[in-house]
Amino acid sequence: MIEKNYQPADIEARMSLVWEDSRAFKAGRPDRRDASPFTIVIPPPNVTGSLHMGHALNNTLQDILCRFERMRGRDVLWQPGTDHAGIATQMVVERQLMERQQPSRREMGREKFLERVWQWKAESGDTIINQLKRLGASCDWSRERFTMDEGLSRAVVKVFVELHRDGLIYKDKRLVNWDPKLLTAISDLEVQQVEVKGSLWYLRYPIEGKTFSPDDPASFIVVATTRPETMLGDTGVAVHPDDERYRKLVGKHVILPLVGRKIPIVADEYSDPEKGSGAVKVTPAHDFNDFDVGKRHGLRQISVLDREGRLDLVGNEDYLHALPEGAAQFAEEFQGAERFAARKRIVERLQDFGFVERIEPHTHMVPHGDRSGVVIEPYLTDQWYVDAKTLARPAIAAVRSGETTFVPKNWEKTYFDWMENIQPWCISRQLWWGHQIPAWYGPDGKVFVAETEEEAVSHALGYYVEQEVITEEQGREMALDRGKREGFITRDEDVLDTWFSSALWPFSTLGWPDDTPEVKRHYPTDVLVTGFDIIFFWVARMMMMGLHFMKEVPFSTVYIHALVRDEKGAKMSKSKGNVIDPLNLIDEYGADALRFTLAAMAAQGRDIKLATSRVEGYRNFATKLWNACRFAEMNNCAVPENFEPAKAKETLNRWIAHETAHTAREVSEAIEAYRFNDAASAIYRFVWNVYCDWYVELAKPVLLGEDGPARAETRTMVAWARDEILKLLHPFMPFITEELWEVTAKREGLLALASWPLKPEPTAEQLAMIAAAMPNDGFIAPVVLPMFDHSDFSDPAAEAEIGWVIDLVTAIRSVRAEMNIPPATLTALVLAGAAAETKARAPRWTDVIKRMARLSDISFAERAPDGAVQLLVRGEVAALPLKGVVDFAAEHARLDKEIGKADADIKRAEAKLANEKFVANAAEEVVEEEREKREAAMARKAKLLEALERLKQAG
RNA sequence: GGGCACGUAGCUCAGCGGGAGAGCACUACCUUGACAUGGUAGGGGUCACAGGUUCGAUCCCUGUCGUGCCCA
Repeated sequence: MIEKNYQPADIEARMSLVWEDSRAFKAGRPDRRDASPFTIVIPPPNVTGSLHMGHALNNTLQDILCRFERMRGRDVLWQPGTDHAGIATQMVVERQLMERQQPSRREMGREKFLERVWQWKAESGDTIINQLKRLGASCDWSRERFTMDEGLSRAVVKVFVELHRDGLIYKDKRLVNWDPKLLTAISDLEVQQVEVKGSLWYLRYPIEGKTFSPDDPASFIVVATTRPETMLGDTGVAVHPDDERYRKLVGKHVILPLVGRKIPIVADEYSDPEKGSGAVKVTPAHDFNDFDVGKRHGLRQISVLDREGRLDLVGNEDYLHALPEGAAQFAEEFQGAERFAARKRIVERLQDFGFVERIEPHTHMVPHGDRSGVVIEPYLTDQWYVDAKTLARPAIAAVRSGETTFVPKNWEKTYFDWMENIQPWCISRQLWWGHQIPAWYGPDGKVFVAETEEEAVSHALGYYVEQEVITEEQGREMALDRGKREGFITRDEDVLDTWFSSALWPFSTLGWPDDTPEVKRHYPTDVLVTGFDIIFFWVARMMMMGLHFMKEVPFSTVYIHALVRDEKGAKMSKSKGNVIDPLNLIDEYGADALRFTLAAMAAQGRDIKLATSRVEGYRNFATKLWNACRFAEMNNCAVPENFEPAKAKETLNRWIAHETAHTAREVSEAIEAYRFNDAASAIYRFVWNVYCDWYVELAKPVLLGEDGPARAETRTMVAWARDEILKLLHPFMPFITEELWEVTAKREGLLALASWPLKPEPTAEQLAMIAAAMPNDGFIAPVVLPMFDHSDFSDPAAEAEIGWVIDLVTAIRSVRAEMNIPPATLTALVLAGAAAETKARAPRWTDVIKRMARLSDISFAERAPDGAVQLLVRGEVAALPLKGVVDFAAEHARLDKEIGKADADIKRAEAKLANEKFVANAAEEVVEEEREKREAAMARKAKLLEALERLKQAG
């Protein structure tokens, strides 16, 4: 029995359990051993995160693909899991410690802190998984993985060691994006450029050998800068080589104000004569461009800030090198000043001495950390880098050759642009939560990289024994006793960028580096579904790592879906706090409604601005389906065993079979092409506007009428079409369809595992295989054919007949509404001058037409009765004898309007046909079509004129 | 500054070389035996603007204006 009301919450809770208990989504089911695999790896959400709209969309689309392919008989593996999200998770836990006024991370130490994070993960790690289950995600939950699992960690270490061995990972001292709040390096991608209204300071740098005076322009050179506080680390001034103004100064020196350092004026094309004063100060240790300029001219790199962005001058040998008397005192004074406070104080001090020429308002882009939100400091440190340029080469080639394709295709350009200009990837993070880098250092700083500590230590000790730093005896002792080697060999403290482990996801989750059956069967995966915002972070890196370690692309298709934005069109993000909670929508309208909405709005290449009214509308759609199924149940509709819809005899039933097959094809093709919105609208239209609005209504007289073969067949077909609907809708609305599947009939299994209405067309490869297996006589073995179901129940005759009924009913309803005839008033219908076909058809549909068009009677006549309202239905006159009921003038006007329309159609067609160029150039079908249109319009006009004439005679 | 999108009905969006579509909202009518979370009918758009290609342009090309995003 179907409950009277559709209550999504109940159904969804129940069906989740049904699926879980039956292990419906488990990959590698024995009965599908011979099926072709279909694999998707989930973009792993942050382990401690919670479901947001982006997840909801992303996972809905993946689930549609998985459920679709599962129903098509494939062995589906949707590999789930979560990401440890280094910085994000560490921040959450640290914030928690602070809120609870517990000891800070540094106070408790690394080991205790990590315990604490694991504890937090244990507490909240299930949240996102449970939310994905609420959404209906049909992942193989038994295979859930976590990026810091033992197995995945092993993969990370192996990858690091091998890339290091191959020279593709190396340590380098260069400028990195340093986050002075989180105290870690971050990659270029984690930096966001933010437009900031700041100032441009014009500073006077005195020229060596001249007496500085603010009034004597010859005594100084003006440099323009947005960061005056870094002037303490200046080691040069650059001017453009072609800049006439400064040509004579190149090669001379300036004396750095406040500091007294003597620094050269160099010619470098980096300096833009149009910008500022045309001369720039060069601070190689605090600016990426200056770093390069400095390298070109052999300038020193002087870091004047510490890790937290405070001035660090006292005892700073680089800074103090070769400075005159008094430098130490200045250093004392400014020591420890926070960078923005320092800026203010230094500018003031410069002003005191007349070194500031002017200050202009200036808007420019300033790098910010995407997590911390603070201004990033270019900082000179040792970090680990991946040689991305080398790894990118095959990854670019694979997309060029089409081994991997992006859908929509235009994202390939974005991918290429980035990959072709890729920079070394900084992978070390000064954090604790993550995969600790497998590198150990000796007392001289020499690095030993190995998969295990034992291996690294034994290498190191061997080396130092050989170098005679320690004796063999000492080496043996240190090897055996950790305490003995403490302080001699130390492990790198840093962890890896979270995206380093994510990059391995498509194979690490399958068991690599072990040689598992899953790796063999499911790599490469079929499709990756993700948002464009992580093409660089993730997709590109999976391509690089996948190709390097597996020698094959990780996925053949990358489907890039829209971003769900907030009402202003801004990207939703946790840090901005503008997230709409999909769980609220699920609570209110149900997961099925939310899923359908997202699918229906997932048009390629367009972002989604979610409107609640749409979700409500699709909830109503679910209710509609619910009630249609109740109707079928109330009429005892059921499908007998071994029923073959193709053998249906009733026209109406042949028609619905035809329409169902047509829809099945539309839905299948749309999903195959990742056109989720087309698939959704095709099934929506079919359920509501075909099945409910017409089929069920047209079937009612038969269902409510006498018992007999027609009634039996119709009952069967109502149920059959319902079942087909449940299947076609299942990928979009899994809960309600599974529930209805279960309660509407005795079933052999779950809908999730039922077979899809249409079997897939044979692929080119399959056809080739078949051909290869065939003898050369051109025959296809009959045993092969049943694999493919080409039947579309095509029935043009049924389509024509039902089409006529629909047109007739619609025309009558329309004119009744126009003439304000109340529904309670039944009218008669006279089919005037009907052709034999119509005369044969009409009696078959008397009950239906009477019921739907509110008629008292249907009859035939040679001509329409006097004063009747005359309608044109498929070229014939249908007359409603309403003399006295309708206004003569109104009917006259209505006919005039119709004639006007026909005239316009005729004119348009004639104009085209009169155009010689059109007839000569347009496709033959188009011309023919135009002729048909003209004929049809002319016939229509003639009938209408006749009708008008009859009206006039009557009036 | 470079790149990628997008400007279609009041709103949210499909369509994309041969007569403008959906959902929501709106109007009128309807307690018809699955469903008022419903039914029936209807109003509403020089498809941003200007050129060009074409027999024909909402659709292709160019430019302008406007909006959004990405990268410097």
